[in-house]
Amino acid sequence: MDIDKRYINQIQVIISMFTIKDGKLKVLLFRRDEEPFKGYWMLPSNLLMVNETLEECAKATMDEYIGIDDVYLEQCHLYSEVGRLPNDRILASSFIALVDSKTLELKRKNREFHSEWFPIDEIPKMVYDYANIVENAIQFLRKRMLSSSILIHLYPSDFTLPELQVLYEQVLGKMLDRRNFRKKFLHLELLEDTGYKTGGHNGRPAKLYRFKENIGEKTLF
Amino acid sequence: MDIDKRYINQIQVIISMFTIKDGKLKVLLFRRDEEPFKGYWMLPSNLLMVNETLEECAKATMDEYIGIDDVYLEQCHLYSEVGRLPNDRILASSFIALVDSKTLELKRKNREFHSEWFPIDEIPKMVYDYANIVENAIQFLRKRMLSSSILIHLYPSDFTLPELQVLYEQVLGKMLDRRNFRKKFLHLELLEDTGYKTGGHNGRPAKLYRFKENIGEKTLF
DNA sequence: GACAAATTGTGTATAAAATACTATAATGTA
DNA sequence: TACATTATAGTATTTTATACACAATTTGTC
Repeated sequence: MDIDKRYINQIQVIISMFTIKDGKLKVLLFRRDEEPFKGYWMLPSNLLMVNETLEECAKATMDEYIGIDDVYLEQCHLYSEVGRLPNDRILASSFIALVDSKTLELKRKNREFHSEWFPIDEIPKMVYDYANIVENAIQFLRKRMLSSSILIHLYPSDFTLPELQVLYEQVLGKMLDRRNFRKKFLHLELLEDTGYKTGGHNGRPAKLYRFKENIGEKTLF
Repeated sequence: MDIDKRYINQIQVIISMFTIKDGKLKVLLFRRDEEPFKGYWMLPSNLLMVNETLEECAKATMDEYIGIDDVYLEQCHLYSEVGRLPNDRILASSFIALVDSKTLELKRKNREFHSEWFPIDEIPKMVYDYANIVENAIQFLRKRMLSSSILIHLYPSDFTLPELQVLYEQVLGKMLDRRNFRKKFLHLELLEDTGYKTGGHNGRPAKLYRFKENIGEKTLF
């Protein structure tokens, strides 16, 4: 098969992976330990092969970097600036990936790189145009979080309403009234009581909830 | 420059171009006049070259097919199914394009194909996976139309409030009260009176409005 | 085991916004 | 002049968002 050289393009899949840790929305970055750009941070990525879809490539990348491949993925943007990388012409297909931190054991299969979870408002210096890509991914996720259905991928396991409220206060950038927040979520009928409660901390224990299976695209805020 | 053959991909830019004609939201399709798929319809498309961005390619495609290249473009989705075309592996980067029908004179520079505007609920049989692509583009546009800023690209020239209402009744799939619709739009302060009125039809002439220059992303419905 | 500290849980009153409905005037065409 | 359509005013009703104070349940300490 001969392809006209003018139309040959390479595509890399780049993944911004999010979770909730310590009540904050965080993204997983990997540190580059060689020159050039030593000490700068990267997003996990891989070149797309001709015999796979973007989603397959993204899953393989997740498996390679963290040993987990059943994550929620959503396409974000395709970057095509001609000079985005210094030497090669490679398009970047940006994805967001969502995982529940409570079920995630970071296996760090790829030990070539040191990885770390960064709060979304504390992104360090990054290689190439990755800072732009991760910033856009964060904005993309912010918007998506204002509809209900995406939440289930961040919270498949149990959580409390105060935890959820803290998350929304971060995303919206303002404080919310506890009673109104509860009223809103419980009236939407997205949650079900697990029957369990938290324990081991100061104060009254909080009820643990989970999202129902088939929640749709309700607007939350 | 040698590129590993496993990573060679071709990308085509595919454009769903929309306008308002006769009070309806329509999309521009081109008819295929040769076998195979004779009589089926297509969206305008082009292969991406290594020295151009997706947006440049999309503009060039618009210029080639209709002789206009200053249209509003927005990225929609990247399709990567391995078998989407029978012979080649070509990714499809889907765009929506918006033009104002009143300023659009369809030059049909590309006379190789017969073109036609189709209402968005009457899409004819289409080649390959184009029916899926145009349907997704329509859904994408529907959602985007519920925020204000995209409207200015469909209506740079003058329009009446009843026209705008008919459009929203299509998008929302339900009838709206005339007085409440007016109240809503005029209170949002998105429009300015041009000072002109319609004429040549039965009934009281309608005021002509246009969108103000810097309208943001207000939610409309 | 009594108490302080911390945290979750709950109801009601008020304001604001969206919707529904009635009515009438204005301005063109045929 | 009859007719069709747009423009304007207003009000009543329903829905939604907001503001706000105290009781309940645990942990930790004396």
